[in-house]
Parts: sequence; structure tokens; C-alpha cells
Amino acid sequence: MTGFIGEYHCKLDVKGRLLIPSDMRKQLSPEDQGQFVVSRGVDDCLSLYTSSEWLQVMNRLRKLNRFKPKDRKFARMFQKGATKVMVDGSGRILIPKGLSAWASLNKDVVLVANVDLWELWDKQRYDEIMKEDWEGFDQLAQDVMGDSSDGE
Amino acid sequence: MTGFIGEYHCKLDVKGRLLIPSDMRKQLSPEDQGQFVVSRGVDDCLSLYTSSEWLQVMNRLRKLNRFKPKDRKFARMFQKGATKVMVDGSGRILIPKGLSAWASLNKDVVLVANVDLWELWDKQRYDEIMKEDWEGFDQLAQDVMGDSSDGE
DNA sequence: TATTAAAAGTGGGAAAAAGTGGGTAATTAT
DNA sequence: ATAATTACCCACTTTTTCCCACTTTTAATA
Repeated sequence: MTGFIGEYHCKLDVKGRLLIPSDMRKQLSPEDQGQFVVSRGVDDCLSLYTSSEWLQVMNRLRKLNRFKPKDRKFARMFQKGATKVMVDGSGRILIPKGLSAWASLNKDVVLVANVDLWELWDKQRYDEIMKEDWEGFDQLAQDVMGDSSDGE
Repeated sequence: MTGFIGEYHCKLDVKGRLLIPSDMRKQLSPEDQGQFVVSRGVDDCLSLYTSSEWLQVMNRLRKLNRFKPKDRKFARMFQKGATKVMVDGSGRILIPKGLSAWASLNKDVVLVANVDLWELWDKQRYDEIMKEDWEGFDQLAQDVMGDSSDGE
């Protein structure tokens, strides 16, 4: 598994629909092309999981300890708003209103691969955050990757 | 693995396509001749990864922890703009508009080997940076390689 | 060194696919 | 029952992909 690749600049139409870019679709296994799970991302964006990936996440959540308040709370918050969405005949999905409002999505959005899931950002917000963070990238790269003894 | 070698002066055609020089192609393993991953380089150039090399990178990213803000941010920034490109029937790849704009590529470009990946520079920019940096090369060499007790 | 053949490098047109918008029927909620 | 939301469908525009043809360079042979 190579993980997903790509940054796509898309538009939500007036009905709040998002076309899955063909290039993105090609990266999905056939069984993952028909539906996704959308949920609130950890940052100011939405997360778009393939069904397979969502399954993984669920398995991970399942390992939490239901008797620990923190675990319980986390699981609840993490799943809040998570919605299964189907791909329509033209290859689009409908982004639920509540979620798109939560992430302040406007017409112009950016769909970004992040290893095994996709993130959906409001374009303006995305550009901002990228610009802001860019200067620190060298340092960040060093922090995160610098001491890993060149994996594998 | 010996790493790649070479500096090729190429042209992007009006559609933004780049011909993979035959000499470069010969350095690639057969399974890496059909597609690449293009992304923003750390400097003012684009990085061209072979599929095998990109896989390595992904495996490294996959070891990061999605629930750590720094890791998340790094992964996102690192992958920003990364695009899979296919080689067409004439041995060319299409450089995505956004990326070529980001790296200020004009018609004349330079394709340079950098160990296990390739860098794509605007020719003018490349010449400039090479001229600029040349004087400091002695010092830089010492800084970077000086204390390593004779590599290997 | 001239001649020719083969491979490398360029350019562009046309078909196909992707992307976009919106109308209407069906479903759901109030 | 009515209004709002969602699903399905069709039509149009834009972009991408595929293919073909031509030029230039490299290599080979007489």
C-alpha cells in the first residue's frame, strides 16, 4: 500500500456536492469507490475515510477502555458527526451541512491526501495555514524526522 | 543501489510536458519507467520520485502518529502538491500546472540527479543558485562532511 | 566522409473523459 | 399535508489523454 497522493482543488456546487476527482478515484480500491465516511478532522478540516480505513479506525477505537472516562469521551467526540456518504451517478458525494459548516467550507475547497485518509479544507483556510506554517517547515521536518534513524 | 547521475537540459513544451531523457530512463528499473511522483522540493525546485522511492518515503510517513499535531502537520506539508504522473506513449510526463508555477518553471528546465531522486529546476534559477553557492562550497563541504569519519 | 537508418525529441489535433450545473422526482421531516 | 432536503438524471463545457506526424540528433556502414 502506497498511501494516497494528491492535492485537488475542487468546488462544492450550490447543493453542497463534491466531485471525487477522477485521479483520486483511481487510487481507491473498487470496493472503496462507492462510499466514504466523512467526519470532523482533528484540525479545521473534514476527514474523508474510505470504508476500509474507517474500519481500521473503528478497530483502534475498540481497543480503548470503555471504563476510563477519558477514553469514553474521546471516542464520543471523535465520532461526533461522522456520516456515511454515498457516491452518486456523476461521481459526487454530498457533504452534510452540519459538517461543512463546522469546517467553514465555502465554494472553493481543497482535497488533500494524508497518507491513508483524505482531508477536506476550505481553500482559503488551507492556503492560510500552509503559508503560516511554511517558514517553520525546515524546523518541523527536523523535529519530526530528524532523529529517526532513516527508517527501514 | 548506486543512486542516479546526471544533469539534463530539457524543455517543457506548450502543454507543460517533459520528455524523460533516454539516458535518464536507462538508469531506471523497468518498473519505475512508467510513472513518477512529482512534488514540491525543499528548495525552489520540484522533486521527481520514482515509485519505489516514493514508497520508501510513504512508509516512513506512515510511522508517524496522526494524533500528534506536529506529525500531522509535517505529513500534510510534506505531501502538499505531490502528484502521481504517468509516462505517455512518447516518454513524456505532464508537469502539473500548480507545481510548475510554484517552482517558476519556464520553457528551459534542468533535470538533476540527487542521489535517489531527481530535481527539476527552472534553468535560469538553477544557473543563478549554482553561481551564488559556488564560492561557499569549500566551507559547506567541510560543514556537512567534515566530521563524518570517512563515510560508508 | 557521405548516406542512411534508427532512435530521440517536438508539436499539435481530435476523441474521450472529467467536471459543472441544474431540473425534476422521490424521500424525509415537521 | 407541505416544505425542505436528497437522489437521480440529463445536458453542456472544459480538460486531459491518446495518437500521429514531423524534425533533429545519434549511430552505423560503405
